Order: sequence, then C-alpha cells, then structure tokens
Amino acid sequence: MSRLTPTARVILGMLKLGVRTGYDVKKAIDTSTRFFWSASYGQIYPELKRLQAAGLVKGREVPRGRVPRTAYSLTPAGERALHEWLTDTGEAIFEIRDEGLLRLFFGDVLSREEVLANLRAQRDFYEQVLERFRQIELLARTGFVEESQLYPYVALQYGLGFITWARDWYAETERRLAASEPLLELEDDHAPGGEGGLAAG
Amino acid sequence: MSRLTPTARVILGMLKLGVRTGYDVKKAIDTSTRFFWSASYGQIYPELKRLQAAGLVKGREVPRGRVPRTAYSLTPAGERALHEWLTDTGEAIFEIRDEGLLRLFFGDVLSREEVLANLRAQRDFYEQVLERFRQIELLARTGFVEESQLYPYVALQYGLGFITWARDWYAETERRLAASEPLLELEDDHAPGGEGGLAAG
DNA sequence: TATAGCATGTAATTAGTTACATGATTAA
DNA sequence: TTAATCATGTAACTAATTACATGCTATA
Repeated sequence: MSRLTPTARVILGMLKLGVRTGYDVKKAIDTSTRFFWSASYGQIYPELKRLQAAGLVKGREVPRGRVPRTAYSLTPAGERALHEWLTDTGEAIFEIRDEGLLRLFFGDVLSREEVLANLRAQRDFYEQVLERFRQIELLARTGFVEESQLYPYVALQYGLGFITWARDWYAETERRLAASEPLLELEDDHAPGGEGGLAAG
Repeated sequence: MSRLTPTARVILGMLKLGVRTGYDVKKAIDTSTRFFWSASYGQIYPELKRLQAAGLVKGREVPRGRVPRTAYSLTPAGERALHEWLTDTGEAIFEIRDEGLLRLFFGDVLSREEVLANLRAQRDFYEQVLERFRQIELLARTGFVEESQLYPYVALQYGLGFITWARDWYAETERRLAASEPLLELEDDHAPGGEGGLAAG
C-alpha cells in the first residue's frame, strides 16, 4: 500500500471529522491546520479524485438546486489508511521556511538600523498573527471544541504558545540591540524573558 | 528587476559571507540555515547558472588539480539585489509543515494510548534535535562566531530557544494526558512549564 | 437586485527532492 | 590502498501555488 500524499493526509482526516465537500475541506483547513499544514484547491480536487480511484473515499452526488456537488466519505480502506498513518510514529515531516529568520541570519551584512527594522517587522508580524489566533480561540471556544472535538483546540494552544514565544523573543532581541546590550549571553538559557526560563527542568 | 527565487536568496547571502563553490554553498546551508531555509544540489547548481546569466554573480574557473571547479562571487548588481531583499520588510515567507502536530490535531480519532505514543514520539524528536543544536553551538562558539559573524549565532539561539520550548510543551502535554489532568486551562497563559511563563511582559 | 458565498475545476508555472552518474584528491 | 570528502551536474518525479473560468443560491 503506497504512502499517502501530504494533501491526502489532511483530506482523510477532515473527512473523518465530518467534513464532506472539497470546498468545505479547503475551508476547514483554512480555519484550522492552515499554519502547519495548508492546501489549495489545485491540490484538493484532483487529490479527492485520486483517492476515489484508489478506493479510499467514495463520492455521492448531492446537488444543491441545480449546482452539482459531491459529498465524500471514507471507505473502510480509507479508514484503515488514515489510522495507519496516524499511528505511524516513524519520521514525521517537519519543515520550516522562515524568511524573517533568514534575513536575521544575514544581519552582519546590514547596518544596525536595518537589522532593527527587520526585528521590528518580525515582532509586528507575530503580534498580528497572535491577534488572529486569539480571535480564532474565541470562536473555537463556542463552536469547534464541544464534546468529541478536543484536539483541534489543543493544537491551537500549541500555536498560541509558539507565537507568543516568538513574539517575545523578537521583542527582547530588538530591545537589546536598541539598548546596545549584547545579543548573546554565552552561558545562560535560551528564554526570551530572562526570568524563570524554559530550559530549566 | 524580477524578485529573487527562494534559493537565490540563500545563495547570494552565502556568497556575501565568503562561500565560493556550489558544493560549499550546500555545505554551509546544511550546517546553518538548514532548519529554516534548505536547498538541494538540484536547486543550487542550476540557480547559480541562472544568477550568472542574470548578471548577479560571476564565476571564475579555479580547478583543483584536474578537477574543474567554479568559484562564484557577487557582482555589483548582485550586491544591490541582496541588499534590496534583506531590507525589504514587506511580506516575508513563513511556512510550516509539521506532521506531528497534524497527527495531534486529529487526536480525537485515536485512543488515549495512541495519542500518548504520538506525544512521546514528538518529545523524542525534539530531544534529539536539541542535542544536535547543542553540538552545533559548541562548534559555532569556537569556529563561526568570531568578529564579524555574529548573527548566524543569534539565529542559532532562536533555534535553541524554540526547540527547547517545543520539547517542554510536548513533555508537559504528555504528562498531563498520562496523569489524566485536563489538557486545557481555559484562561491561563500558554506557557508549557507553568511557572513564570512566556506571555508575561 | 446586487453582493457575498457556495461550489468545482483546469492550465501554467514554480519549486523542490531524489536518484543517478562521474571522477579526482586527500588523509589515514 | 582504501575510504572519505571534494566537486559538478542532470533527469525524472512530486508537490504546490496562482490565475483563470464558470455559474448558482441565499441574504440583505
């Protein structure tokens, strides 16, 4: 049994959670996994067809008025494939593309003011993302979470925690550079705030 | 002037830091930006040729014995393009693909034991990455850092901080699930350790 | 009645990995 | 002398985005 493509993994999972149409899969992704697992229509629709051809999902025509529409659901084989993937603890994809961090990496090539501008831009970015996450959290608290839907909310907490950490790190780094304090403490831990810290067991 | 391709951005930066051959660009990436900006030979060599055709870099033949070898360096136009990119504070690429987090997201579909296994796998993963980062830090402290090469080390500190945060988050979440404590505290902050915390100004 | 949202899809393009192929040089 | 590293490259494939195209339905 060949491995699931990246996009197939979200799709099967979303179908399992009760999402039905390609359109709704896209919407569900955009309001939940988007920041760590995105997908576009150009992937989703063809992938649904491939999955159907492979026997992992089956589509049923459920037009709304005269608008054609296909509601997909998992076949027993699809359920198995999903469960197999979800319990496969070997080698998980973990990829990051962070242009702001790359710009910081090349900071030696820039003036102090230019680096400061980059740090500020990064902090602004995380500040805005944090705001969006808080909105989502409010919505989730009333909508998504209820009874059997706990883990999307747990993943959201991870996101909030990470974004908060990153924002604080940039704020602190910016502050130090602005105050001409050294950016590195060569033996301290790696916490941004300085007190308490994360590295402490 | 058309925008730089993603791979062109690291390449120009690395050339500016003194790296010369395609082979060395790859090596430099693998030992530094790899976790937030990677590239393969299949991208690097063709991209170097495109950059030369575009007049941003120039290659000089410097064979070692009878082994052909090309040493690249930035042209004035390349310097400008690099600086322009590094000081462009609008819209930076920020993408994450985190399969472990996606598995956690779909945790409602699994048994408690299966979720625990996933959490453990994640913690193990971050533990190992952390170990590697610490090795790199030791090397960097004696090698890379000196005088004009400060910021690669700053980026490394970011990496160490993030990995530490993530490891602690998974450890704490695992602990709670194992102890049947609630995974969510609906009004607390998002720190993993519970004490001090990151959200505190 | 107009606009926002529902719904599906494709073509062109861009980006990237993996596997393969080749062979010289240096250090153990 | 042999293994590791230096060094360059291409072909096939996989993955994904973006832009385009179409047209219905519900709601304000």
